[in-house]
Amino acid sequence: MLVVLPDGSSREIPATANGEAVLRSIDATGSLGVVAVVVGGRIQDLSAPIAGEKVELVAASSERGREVLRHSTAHVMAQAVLALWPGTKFAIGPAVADGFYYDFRLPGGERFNEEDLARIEEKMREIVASDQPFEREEHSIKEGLALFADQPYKLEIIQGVRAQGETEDESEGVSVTGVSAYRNSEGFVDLCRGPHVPSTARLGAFKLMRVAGAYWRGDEKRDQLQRVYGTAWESQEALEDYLHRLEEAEKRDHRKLGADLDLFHFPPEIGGGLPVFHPKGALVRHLMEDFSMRSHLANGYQLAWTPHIAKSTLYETSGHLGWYKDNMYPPMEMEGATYYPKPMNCPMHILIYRSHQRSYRELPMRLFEFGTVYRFERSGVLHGLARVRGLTQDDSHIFVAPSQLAAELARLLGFVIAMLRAFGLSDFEAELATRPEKSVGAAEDWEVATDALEHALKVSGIPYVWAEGEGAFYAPKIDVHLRDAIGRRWQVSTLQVDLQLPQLFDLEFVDADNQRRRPYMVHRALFGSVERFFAILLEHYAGALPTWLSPTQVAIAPVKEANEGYADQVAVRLRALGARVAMAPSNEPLGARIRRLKMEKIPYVLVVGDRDLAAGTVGVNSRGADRPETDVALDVFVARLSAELAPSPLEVPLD
RNA sequence: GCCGGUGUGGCGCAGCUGGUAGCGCAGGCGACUUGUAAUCGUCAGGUCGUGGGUUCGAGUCCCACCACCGGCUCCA
Repeated sequence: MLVVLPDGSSREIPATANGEAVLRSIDATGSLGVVAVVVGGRIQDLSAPIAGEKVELVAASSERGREVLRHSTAHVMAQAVLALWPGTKFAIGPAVADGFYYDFRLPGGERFNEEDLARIEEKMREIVASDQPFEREEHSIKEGLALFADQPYKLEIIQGVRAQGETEDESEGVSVTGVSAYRNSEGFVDLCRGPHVPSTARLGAFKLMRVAGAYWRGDEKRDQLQRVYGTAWESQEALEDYLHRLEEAEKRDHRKLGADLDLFHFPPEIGGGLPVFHPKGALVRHLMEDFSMRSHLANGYQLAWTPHIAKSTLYETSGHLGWYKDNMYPPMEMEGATYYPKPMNCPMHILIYRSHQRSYRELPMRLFEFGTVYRFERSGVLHGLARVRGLTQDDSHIFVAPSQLAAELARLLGFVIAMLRAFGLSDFEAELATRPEKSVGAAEDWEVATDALEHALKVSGIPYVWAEGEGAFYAPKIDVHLRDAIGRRWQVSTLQVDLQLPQLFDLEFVDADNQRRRPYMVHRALFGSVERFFAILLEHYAGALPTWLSPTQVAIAPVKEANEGYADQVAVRLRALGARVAMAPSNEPLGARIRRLKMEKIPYVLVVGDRDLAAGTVGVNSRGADRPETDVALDVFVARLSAELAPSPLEVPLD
């Protein structure tokens, strides 16, 4: 039989019974760290019989191997919790990105607190030290029900498969024919598909991270369980690396950078989710918006401007009051009318379209506005600038003739990607979200819209996946996600094809044949919201924004007081280029000034002294460089800086 | 909204079992005039998230609320 080693090499050995036997013959010392094998595309226990000619060894340090040991660690955690709190009901405990969790209901509705984590962890270490094997058992459904008679969540999982006629609930080890379970010593049994590491002794590099509430089956109307999150790795070093990465990610946290760089804050006096932007932060916003605005104007958009509140009747017509009342700020009564702060800009843009009769010659009509909207987000979901209650959308509504839809979407997606690239982002993925259960409209309309979106994605060439049932209630959509500098995924742009609002507002245009027809409408936010996009940029760049977006682009530090005149001359020269220049006067030591300015993440810190005055040079400290360049001719620096002062124009595909 | 946690001067922190708040940085002032990541001195600043309560006495205990952090749910 053929054995594929973790490093990808392979070798031929005589057929053997199971993974353990394979290891005995080729890795007697265990140096490969194999925790499971893959046979016929299925991952299985080392002890399971091998039915096949090819066996892949799965190392603990591989992604699949980590999944196995995280899952096993979750089991050990459940065992520990059941030992410490007899009578606990346990639900599910999967491996997740970087770790695992397990959901429990403690007897008497008791809840975990942070001290409990230490107790559980201690118990887990005992279980690991006692080297308990994970032994797989196969049972009939009936036996399974008996085995977990006192575990309601397990019973529900087993019964769910039978009742709903699902083929199987694979992740939990239940199929139509039977259930699988794993048993450790001490009598702990868990319903589980496996595979597991052979014994608890293979675990150890783990840490319990936090406790949280989580609804059973993700349904907030059902029990709220106590979820314990942990992380587990193949070695202590890997665990420490991970904890270190978490620390590094914390340094990029836009909420921290926002405070450190004096960009914005959230005054409690104003209210949760309502930021104020300080001068530097407001400047960055302005630069983002200004570039976006100019790019839109250069690409066939027209501006719109609309108020912040509107009568309830508008949102009755649009359907927002029917669908999203709970997330709208409450109404205000004035002169017998009821007004709401706007949660979306679309109804108002529609009114602009409808202000007079439209000809096919005007289409596509692209309206663009930085529209500030208010949404009453539930208190637990607020998250810095990434999730706020008052936000500004870079919002556009495009009205097209049905025949123009596909081409317009392709053009639009090209524009979106070009804009994101201009901000230095390059790693995109899209989701094509289809009709949800709760939705309105005719099936054929949804089909037309979904096809057009898919066409646009194909033309754009960005990778995409289908998100079935994830669309808005009125429209299918493309959500563009991006990966930042450390690989995290963020949702940004959204493109939605809306066939409902044109109908609800009875929109029309006069076509070339003099017939009145209904336009299609495309909703599109590109940044998503200015606030959220600001947050993403801060985290992506770890606060070191590109020169064109930096509040201060150049700081000049004269070596001593006598050099301030020359420093001023340099500043005048740079400001003439349009650069934002700050002066760092000589009343503290040069080293201290450089340190402060570098911590402010200013792209260039120039040092000018007697030598520079005599030679017409500057000392250049580029952000990110570990040593300064001295005696750089001012002309040379000016040429370099000029190239970075403004964003590059959008590279949009031709129409 | 739900679960767990946190809330001390602008920022980062200390304050044990309840006895009327302390440090560093930042800030003001003064001196130093400096060639590449923290010059020295000095001054000022908080009533301890907010409101109740227990107590002779509360930053320290209890209750409610607010905000924030980590999750769950949600995200038109």
